[in-house]
Amino acid sequence: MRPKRLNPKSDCAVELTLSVIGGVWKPLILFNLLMGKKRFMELTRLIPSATQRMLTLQLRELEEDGLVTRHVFPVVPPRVEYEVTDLARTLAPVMLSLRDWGERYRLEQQKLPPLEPHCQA
Amino acid sequence: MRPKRLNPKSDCAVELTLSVIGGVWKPLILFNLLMGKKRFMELTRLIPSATQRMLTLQLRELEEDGLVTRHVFPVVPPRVEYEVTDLARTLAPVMLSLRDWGERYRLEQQKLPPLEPHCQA
DNA sequence: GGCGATACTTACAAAAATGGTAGTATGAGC
DNA sequence: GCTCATACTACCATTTTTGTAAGTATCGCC
Repeated sequence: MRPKRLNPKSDCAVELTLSVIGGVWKPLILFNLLMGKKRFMELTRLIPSATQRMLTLQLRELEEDGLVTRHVFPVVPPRVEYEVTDLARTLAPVMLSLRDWGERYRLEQQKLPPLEPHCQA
Repeated sequence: MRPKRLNPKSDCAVELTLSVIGGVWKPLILFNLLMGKKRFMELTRLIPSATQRMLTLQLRELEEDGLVTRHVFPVVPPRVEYEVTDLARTLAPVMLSLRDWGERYRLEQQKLPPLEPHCQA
């Protein structure tokens, strides 16, 4: 079942967006998938802090929300590829704006040096 | 104590931003405060879905993160005013980008008409 | 023919977030 | 002198989220 953390039916568009990309894992997953399609095991290696369980749960939700597609190859051992949709690609500017503000915040509040311009798992 | 949902020390600037504005209440609080300073009771009336407890907790965190200031007037009954900081004002473009994507998503996925351009509690 | 690899699922448990209720201090108004 | 209003805090219960561990099916490889 869907998490209740953010109400996806909220009248507030900001909340709606956060209900889709909010949380710890979804931004990381989306970032990695925006770099190119990935298999499940690749994602677990790229985002080692996420358990398999969390990855599957989050991927299911991203799929439900129309942000990633899941290609199953009927082979053994199983092979599944995840890819971002066109809709998810429109998230790029949102991610950039979130990232830019985060960088600025880091500088202003924590007096820390900037990091690489991309997200790391 | 701070929620553990998003790690504010993440290397990822996107996560850092979400650790600051993520969640159900913070965007709503920030939106309302961006419209002008508010007293505590005003906020409870503007955001009726939030309990007093949640409001205080979230306001404390926003204060810790340097996004709102708290002015206490030593009178009885107590009077406390909350106001956004300059830093929080730099969040406006982020909020806009989140809002715009949310609107687009609503249209594309849910085939619903757009709402007013501002967030509603 | 036992082992590892993949992409999961399920069951149980711990942790985190939220809700609900009650209490506090005090001045102002009736 | 009783009540109301404000801006909280404290406490406990419930819900939600996350983690841990184990299990599944099948093929290829040694």
